[in-house]
Amino acid sequence: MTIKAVLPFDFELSASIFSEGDKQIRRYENGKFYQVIRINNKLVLISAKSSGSRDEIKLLVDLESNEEISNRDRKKIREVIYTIFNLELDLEKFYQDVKKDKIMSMLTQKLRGLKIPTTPTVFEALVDSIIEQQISLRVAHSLERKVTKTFGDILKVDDQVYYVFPTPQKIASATVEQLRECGLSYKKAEYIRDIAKMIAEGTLDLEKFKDYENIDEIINDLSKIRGIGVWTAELTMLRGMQKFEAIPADDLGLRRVISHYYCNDRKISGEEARRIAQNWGKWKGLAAFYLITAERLKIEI
DNA sequence: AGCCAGGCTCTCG
DNA sequence: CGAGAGCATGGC
Repeated sequence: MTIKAVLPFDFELSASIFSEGDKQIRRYENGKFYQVIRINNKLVLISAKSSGSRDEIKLLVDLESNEEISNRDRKKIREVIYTIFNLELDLEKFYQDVKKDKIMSMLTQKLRGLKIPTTPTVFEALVDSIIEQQISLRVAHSLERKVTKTFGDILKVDDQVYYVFPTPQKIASATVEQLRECGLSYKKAEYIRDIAKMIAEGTLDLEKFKDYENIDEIINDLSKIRGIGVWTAELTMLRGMQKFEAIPADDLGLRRVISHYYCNDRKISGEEARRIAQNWGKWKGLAAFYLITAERLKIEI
């Protein structure tokens, strides 16, 4: 399967974020990306590498599964890969819109072609965001890994074991105690199980929020759910709904990074962070991702 | 050792 | 109502 990306796109740079973390969940090694996705209730391992020249970049994708893959499945797989790497996102528009911000403009030149990843489902983005509330990312990632390995399904390919993120149904049928054994607090275990239950029962549809034009409406609706505040809603939109305008400006880490590039590392409030983010127009969250990546790669102005 | 880490809810006064 | 406690685990 080959998939064309909207340029500019730097696959190596964009996928490098996956080179850390649990290799049984996502892997990026020697220019190749691996992840198991669930398509029409079948597990499929995708492995993708880039090929092409300056004016055309394609992803070459191999598929492995224990089940027959239909044309209908292939269509869906293609869509999910588009989503994971945001292949249709036109970064040039972002770069144009932030040109007046000298700092961001410089970073976009250094990180040209960096696309932000999106989770295959909104549910996954939401669960991870809840887990990441308040605790350090290091701890959070360890808990996320345990949740995926405890409740996620397994696909074995060539002696390699891969885990896929659990379905809402699987978590809905788990007990709070089982979730707590993954290291979650009692409250977080409840939030996550309750949300999973609502989805399983059909009273909550997270995917529909992708169609909402107005992100404030999404924040408003999501905030009614126990365990979700503004920060969680914003992070979920950015990671799981392709809402690149959403920015979790109250985020401690993000405030630190914004301050690093814009305020000489002085402590800034969420309000100040939002003010600076005004420069980034409808790309606030994407710009935030660029800042975080810039810091990770130790890029200095 | 103890305190803080990409928040949120619940409970007091 | 606004402030404050409590929560989970890992790292410093």
